[in-house]
Amino acid sequence: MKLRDENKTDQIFKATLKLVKENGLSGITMQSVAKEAKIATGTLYIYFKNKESIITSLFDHCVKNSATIFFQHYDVSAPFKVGFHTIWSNIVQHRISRFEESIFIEQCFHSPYIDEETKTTLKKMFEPLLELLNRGKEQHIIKNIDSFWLTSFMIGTINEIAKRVTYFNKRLTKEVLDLNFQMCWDGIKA
Amino acid sequence: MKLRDENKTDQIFKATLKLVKENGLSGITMQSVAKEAKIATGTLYIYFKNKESIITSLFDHCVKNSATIFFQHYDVSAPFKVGFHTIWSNIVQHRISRFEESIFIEQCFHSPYIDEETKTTLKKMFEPLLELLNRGKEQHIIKNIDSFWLTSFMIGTINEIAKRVTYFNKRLTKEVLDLNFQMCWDGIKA
Amino acid sequence: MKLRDENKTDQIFKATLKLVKENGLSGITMQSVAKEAKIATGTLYIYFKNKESIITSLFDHCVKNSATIFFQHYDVSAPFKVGFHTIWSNIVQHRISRFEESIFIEQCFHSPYIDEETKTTLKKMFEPLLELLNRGKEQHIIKNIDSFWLTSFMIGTINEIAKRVTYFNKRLTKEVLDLNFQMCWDGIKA
Amino acid sequence: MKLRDENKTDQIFKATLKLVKENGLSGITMQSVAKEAKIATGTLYIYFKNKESIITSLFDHCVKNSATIFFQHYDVSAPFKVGFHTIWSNIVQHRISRFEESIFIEQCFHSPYIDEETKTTLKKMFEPLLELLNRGKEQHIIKNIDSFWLTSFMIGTINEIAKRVTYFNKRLTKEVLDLNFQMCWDGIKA
DNA sequence: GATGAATGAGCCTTCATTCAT
DNA sequence: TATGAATGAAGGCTCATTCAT
Repeated sequence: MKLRDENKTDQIFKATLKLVKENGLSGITMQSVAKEAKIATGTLYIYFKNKESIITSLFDHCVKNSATIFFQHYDVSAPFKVGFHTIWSNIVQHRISRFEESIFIEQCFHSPYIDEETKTTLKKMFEPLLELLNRGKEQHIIKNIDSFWLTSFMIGTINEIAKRVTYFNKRLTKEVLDLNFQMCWDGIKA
Repeated sequence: MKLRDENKTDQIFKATLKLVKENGLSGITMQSVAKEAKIATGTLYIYFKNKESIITSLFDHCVKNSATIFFQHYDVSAPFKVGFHTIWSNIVQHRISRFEESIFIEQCFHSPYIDEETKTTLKKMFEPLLELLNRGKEQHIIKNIDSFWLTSFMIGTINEIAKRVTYFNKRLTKEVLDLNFQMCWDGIKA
Repeated sequence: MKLRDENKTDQIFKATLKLVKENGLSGITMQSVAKEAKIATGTLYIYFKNKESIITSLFDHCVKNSATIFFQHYDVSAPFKVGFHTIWSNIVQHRISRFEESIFIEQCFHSPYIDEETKTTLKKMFEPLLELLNRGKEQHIIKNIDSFWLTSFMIGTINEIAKRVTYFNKRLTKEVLDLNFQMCWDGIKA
Repeated sequence: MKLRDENKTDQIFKATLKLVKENGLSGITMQSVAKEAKIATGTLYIYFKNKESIITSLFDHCVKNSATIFFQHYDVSAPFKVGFHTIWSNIVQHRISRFEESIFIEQCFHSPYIDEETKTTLKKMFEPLLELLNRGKEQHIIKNIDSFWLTSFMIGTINEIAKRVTYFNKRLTKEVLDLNFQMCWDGIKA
């Protein structure tokens, strides 16, 4: 008996991300996903119930994935600025190296595929960052602003960096990284 | 004989924006656009050659529109910070009040509808801002960083503000606005 | 504006009946129905919501149709045997001239298309016959048997006549008709 | 090495009959047959060449089966009425106890699976009955009508009895049986 | 110009059949 | 032999576009 090839799921995810990047969510067809993943269309339905399922599963996969990357090497006991820099770098690296995932998630947000519930659970994955920011405020290192706006500021700058690096083919040298971190840091510091 | 009703173009644009916000680019069909615009499907083809034409025309319309709004009330001869604040406020206001347009443009970027050429012409509309930033740098008011990254920083924060105001139904009080401008300003100032 | 062509429904019904006769319910595809009805597949969906709708609508159409035919020229005040003969003849004629409909209804019975409710409402259309049979029993003209079995007997013989006439290409002469009616009559008469 | 398990053919036949009863010929898929028969889809192709083969084999199986049942306990030398009653009872019992087979055969008749040739060979299995009827006519016990219509009459009533017993969940008591036989007998007797 | 019925290519999905294990 | 994953042709249905009114 031929066993279910578990890394087919990955092929399908990769194919989907690539196609969404190139043509948007509207551009993906089961046919094109299958072709890109080098399998038959029917095979897609062995691994996923339907098109929606591919998209929502991939969405979940991306979200879970990023959550772990965002906080890798992050040491809660390290000084505020060190911790903040770690997370900031992680997110920047993630957004750029997995830019396709960001596009995919963004496109999903305004699609019928992702429901309200899923959207709100997304917020939870930033909790460690929120705790860090609270510490920074207590220690009067950063501005005493609602963390909602602090994270908005931080994420906004990062997203745009990722976009520009990708769209304009910029190399993200250490210098550029430092520059951008500096602006972000100056923006939030007390 | 009734003249080509210029009002209808607007209805079509509005319908398209609404539908893209609700269902993404993938979600719009000529039928749904017609229904939302309260006209017949055939009528769409009197005003636009085809579906692609609706999307690219709307894209152009949005871009041109924002270009004028971004720099309204902007006085080239005013002090740097005043000018910067004017533009910053304009963009924030625009992004929020016409959030649907932002979503639309974002979705278009990763669709087969917008070609590379169109994307690059987008950059041109920020030229007055670039000139202002150059002045700021000359006057040592802001950091001496490539304007590419300065605008990235500025636009990134604004985009995220708009998203959050919309998605989380936040009211944008003067206080919140000031807060956010302060962060942006601290980030870029020398 | 092109108006909805109301006799397209009929074309679709006719095409469906023909195809079900030739290939069974399993054999009909939307493509084949459209082709037989000489319209495009998409057009089917203007007149019917989906395949199921074609089938259930046709089912209803057939049932309603037969109900009127079964009792045409039937005079409630006529003598029992005359009335019974009228109805018997009507049903025979109907089953033969519209044999396709009979096949269709029979096939529907064992398909996922027709629900239990629909099946039971079918019984109602025989009520005038039931009343006639009651009169016959009261007048001691026919056997005093539950009408359920009397109608079973009557309908059973008729169905088989129709099948045989059709499958074996028999001509239904007056003689053959009389012969068959005689057997039916002898079977139920007291 | 395990031998070709003849039992599996039966499982497949049973599964097919059940599914045809529930969903019609259109409703059966190789997947559903395999599942119902509790085997793998691939296994179906060890026992049968393809889907058509399952259906035609089952058709043959049903026909052969009924042929033997129809004439069991039938004594050619018994008086006419006794012989006729035996056959009549056998067919009734068969039609009811194996109602699924009747549905299956009926559905096959209007499907692409059964060819004209197969249909006509069906007639042959009634030959002993035809001989009996000839005897009945010679002995002036029954009407001198073409046996084609005599069998039509007999089979028609039986089929309808079977349908009604099944669809309306009627219990077939000795009384009901006698009643129905009486009608049939009165119908054909001279 | 305006309408919406009509069209048919193309999408999602199913399913008969094959094949590797 | 038995399994069920894999295949891809074909079915139901949608939708961009055309056309008759």
